[in-house]
Amino acid sequence: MNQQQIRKFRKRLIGWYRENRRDLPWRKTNDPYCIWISEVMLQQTRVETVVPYYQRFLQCFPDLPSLARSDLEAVLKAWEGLGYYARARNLHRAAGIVIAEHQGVVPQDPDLFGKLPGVGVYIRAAVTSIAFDKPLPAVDGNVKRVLARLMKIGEPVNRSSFHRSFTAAAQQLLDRRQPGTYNQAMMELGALICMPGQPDCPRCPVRSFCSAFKENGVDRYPVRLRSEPVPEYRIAVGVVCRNNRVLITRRKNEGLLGGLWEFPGGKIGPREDPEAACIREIKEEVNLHVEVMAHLSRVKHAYTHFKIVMDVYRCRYLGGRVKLSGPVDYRWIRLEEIDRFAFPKANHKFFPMLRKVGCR
DNA sequence: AACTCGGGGCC
DNA sequence: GGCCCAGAGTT
Repeated sequence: MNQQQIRKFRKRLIGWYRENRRDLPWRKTNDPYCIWISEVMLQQTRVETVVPYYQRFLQCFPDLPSLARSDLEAVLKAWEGLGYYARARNLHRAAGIVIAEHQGVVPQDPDLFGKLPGVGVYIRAAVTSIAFDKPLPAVDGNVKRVLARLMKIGEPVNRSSFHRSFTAAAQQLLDRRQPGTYNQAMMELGALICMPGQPDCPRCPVRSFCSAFKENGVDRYPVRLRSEPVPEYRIAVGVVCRNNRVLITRRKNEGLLGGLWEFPGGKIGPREDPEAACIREIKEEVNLHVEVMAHLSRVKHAYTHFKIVMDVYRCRYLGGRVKLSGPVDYRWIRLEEIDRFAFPKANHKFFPMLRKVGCR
């Protein structure tokens, strides 16, 4: 595309966007804090999933100072079920930094904003373009797919090493006079028209500019490398009952499900009996001696890089004093209190059965 | 440059 | 059961 075509392209795209954009909650505000929250939640997560979380989160933490003041526990509870919990931890940390080092005001300078934890290349571009009209191209999964078709870019979209080809194309098309609107228009096009599976080319406002469409080859783009098959692990988990209370432990703040609460347990060895593994894991993690009373539930769950089959056992406390090895905290709680803590989805899957059976 | 990090909705 | 989503941090 030459410069004149690029100008027409932007005009078509933005005209279409003004008429067809979805009425999303974060499009009703100019508050950089709110836009920031939305972009972090939308990372690797669909719009429909985010909407209720976004609204609840802003009720709990209506502005940046309220987020900075709150406990990480409360933030994780608001984030519970959304996944990628480092996003919540980084957001909470970033809010503290904005208070301490930026007088409580979200920095407009992309270089400063981009230094905050959890703010990478994409979120820096998205937030500063939408909230502050900074001319940076926001290149997410949607935009890469649109660009791959538009310019017939044959490099795989799911390899970070090829990210540069897409940002170069995006830089060239960006409307520097209204970068926020342009960026959202590209993403909206990817979400509503230029979808992954069956793009709706007949309704596409920019199909006359699309190289892949012209050659009848939209289905050949984007190119994507196949991902490895994921391993499956067997997990044994114990609900330890004592005096009408159950034992929960908190994971360390780093790594998988960092900061969340869970029922103690762990991997079952290659030829290990699941009940024995349950008893062993509880001994190793919290130093308690327990016996298995009954099998409570079997849960299947998929993570990004592996999947698990988890057997859950009701256990009876026999002896010992809690000494943590792995977990960083623990509580003996009544089942009625369980909703106060943030748990991973895999734990939630057996909660209904646990409530039914109780803990005695 | 490769690996880690959730969950859900759709096919 | 696999795909893919408004990606970032770590190593």
